[in-house]
Amino acid sequence: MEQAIRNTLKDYNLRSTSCREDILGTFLNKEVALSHGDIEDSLGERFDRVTIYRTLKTFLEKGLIHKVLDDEGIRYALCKDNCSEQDHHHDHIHFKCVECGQTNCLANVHIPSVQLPDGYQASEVNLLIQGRCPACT
Amino acid sequence: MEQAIRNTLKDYNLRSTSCREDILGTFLNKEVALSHGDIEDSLGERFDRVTIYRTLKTFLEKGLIHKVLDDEGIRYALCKDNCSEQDHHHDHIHFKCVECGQTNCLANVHIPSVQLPDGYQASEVNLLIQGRCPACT
DNA sequence: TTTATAATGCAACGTTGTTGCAAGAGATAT
DNA sequence: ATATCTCTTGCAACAACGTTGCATTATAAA
Ligand SMILES: [Mn+2]
Ligand SMILES: [Mn+2]
Ligand SMILES: [Zn+2]
Ligand SMILES: [Zn+2]
Repeated sequence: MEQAIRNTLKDYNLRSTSCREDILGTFLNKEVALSHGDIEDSLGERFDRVTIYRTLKTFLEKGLIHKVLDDEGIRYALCKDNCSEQDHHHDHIHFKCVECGQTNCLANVHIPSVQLPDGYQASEVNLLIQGRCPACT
Repeated sequence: MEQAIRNTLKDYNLRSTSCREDILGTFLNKEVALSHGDIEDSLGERFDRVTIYRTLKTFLEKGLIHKVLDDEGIRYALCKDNCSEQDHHHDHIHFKCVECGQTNCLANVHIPSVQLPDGYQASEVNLLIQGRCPACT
């Protein structure tokens, strides 16, 4: 596991540091979208706030994680389809449970294509559905 | 115009105050989604920051405006289909131009329905498409 | 082991958002 | 027009969130 994380970082051309290992590990453990604050809470005082910001930014740029839009701020989730710096591709929806507050990637639910009016060119699509998750119904 | 704004506020059971009139007027002028900061900039020093926050919150609750999710924060736009406190209903998409930065409601482009896995109950859907607007193509 | 380079912690700062409370303004009835 | 009730505002103080510059430390490769 530890080793798998290290390999992943290497695959993305990132040096292995304990902060990166722990943050990546956190994403792998909890399988929900996490905010900066969530990660900070989860890791305790072990790393500086700034380092967490920078790590998230780095992961984002390298294609290790992607943003998850939310009506109360931005969260992040692991990319599960081998994104890279050049090619971030996502066409799954995000579901936020209004009861338990968790936000997940529904990797199997694809975003339907949308017919835009003339002149609009789409490059990225984000779909958030809010409601109740199976555990809260 | 001034009078129309006053009437709208009355329709939504809101007292007419100059802050509310100005903010509502701002939404009517600029026809794009606005962030708290946009409004603050646009109104200058005339009102306290806190009052703007509270006004947006009130408008949101009463169904005068709705949130527009964005990858760099939350924006707000006028509800154009007579929403109320009880019934906020929106099924149009939002388009953000990566060139000029403007975010708009595309009222005529409806959000396609999505088939969720068993157990998920949807109550609200937000769809943001990013790309280039006609003016920036 | 040395070295080049990248990552981290810290300090300092700016922005964004929240709360309590006293003063002020809007609506309504008199 | 005035008094009264209630809602709204501004202010102050605070908390949360996010950014930058720089000296120190750690990683990876030679
Ligand atoms: Mn996702
Ligand atoms: Mn809209
Ligand atoms: Zn839930
Ligand atoms: Zn544009």
